[in-house]
This record gives sequence, C-alpha cells and structure tokens, in this order.
Amino acid sequence: MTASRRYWLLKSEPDVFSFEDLLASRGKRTGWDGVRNYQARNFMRDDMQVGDGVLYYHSRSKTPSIVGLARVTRGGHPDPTQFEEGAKGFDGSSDPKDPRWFQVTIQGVEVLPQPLSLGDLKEEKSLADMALVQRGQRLSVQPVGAKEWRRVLQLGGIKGDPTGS
DNA sequence: GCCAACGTTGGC
DNA sequence: GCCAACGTTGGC
Repeated sequence: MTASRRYWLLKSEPDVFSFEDLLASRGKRTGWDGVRNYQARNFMRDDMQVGDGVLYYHSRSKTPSIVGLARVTRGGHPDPTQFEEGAKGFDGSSDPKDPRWFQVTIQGVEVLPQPLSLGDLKEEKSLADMALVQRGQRLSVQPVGAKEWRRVLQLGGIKGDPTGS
C-alpha cells in the first residue's frame, strides 16, 4: 500500500528566493536548504514524500501571500549547506555521519492566477484551521490538510490539481 | 524599522 | 529542569 499524498506550505522571503526564482531554476527545482528549525526539519526528514503538493508562500513581503504551487521531487535528505564552512547555514557541530539538518527538493509547477494574501486567507472561514492563519505561527514548513489544499487551489483560480500525477 | 511571539541557549 | 537572556521570524 502506498502512503497517500500529503500537502505542505513552504515559506520564503521573496527578496531571498521567490517563486519566480524557483521557476527560473534548472528544472524549476531547488533544494530547500537553510531550514534550521527542528519541527520544520522533522517534517522534511520524516514526512515529506515525492509527489506531495506544496503551497509556496511569500513572507515578509508587502502583501504576504500564497503565490504558487510546487511539488516534492525528492524526500528528506541531508542539507549540504550545514557542512559548507562560511555558508549561512553552516553548523560546525553537525556530524557528516549523522547530519542534523535535512532538506527536500521541490519543483515549481504553476503561478496562482489569483494570489491569496494572508488577509484573504484569514477572512476565509473554511481555512480557519490552517496553521498559517494562527496567531504567532512562525513555522516555515507546515502541513496543510487535503480540504484546505483543495480550497486554496479553488480560491487561487486553479482547475484540477496540476501538482498531482 | 518596530516589536510581539516564539525557539534556543546556558547558568544555576 | 527552570527560566532569563538572547536571537529570529514575520506581520504590520
């Protein structure tokens, strides 16, 4: 039996790495490196699987919004930047034989025709359970329920599910 | 740029 | 194991 598909929301500051940057990357793919939070690490290491759907969220922007869809193309594997001396995410105490930090690889799929601002999302009663709209929520890798996923795609002007197989 | 909320660190 | 101090996130 195959594990069922899951859904996630990934935050990125557009000044650092925007959804457009993802689409402009080779194969529209990137390693989601640099995450240094244990809860987010655990999701990537233990739960994110090839084929999972991803909502791409721009944080710390003028209008923080879900702006695009992506998919997971590689599950949890060690984040190489933890071993790169001088790199921003360098962690000298991480053992290469037992790495502390993990990443996944994602691939950009489609820009949301109708981007959904945080304000929009907060007004949407059917999305009240989303982690994103909870007060004080800072987690940069969040699980998203199947119901919320479908609703976000619908509100975002997406027909069907282009991240599905 | 401010600052509230949250996560991590480290002295005790 | 507590908790104050510190660092970071991210909306505003």
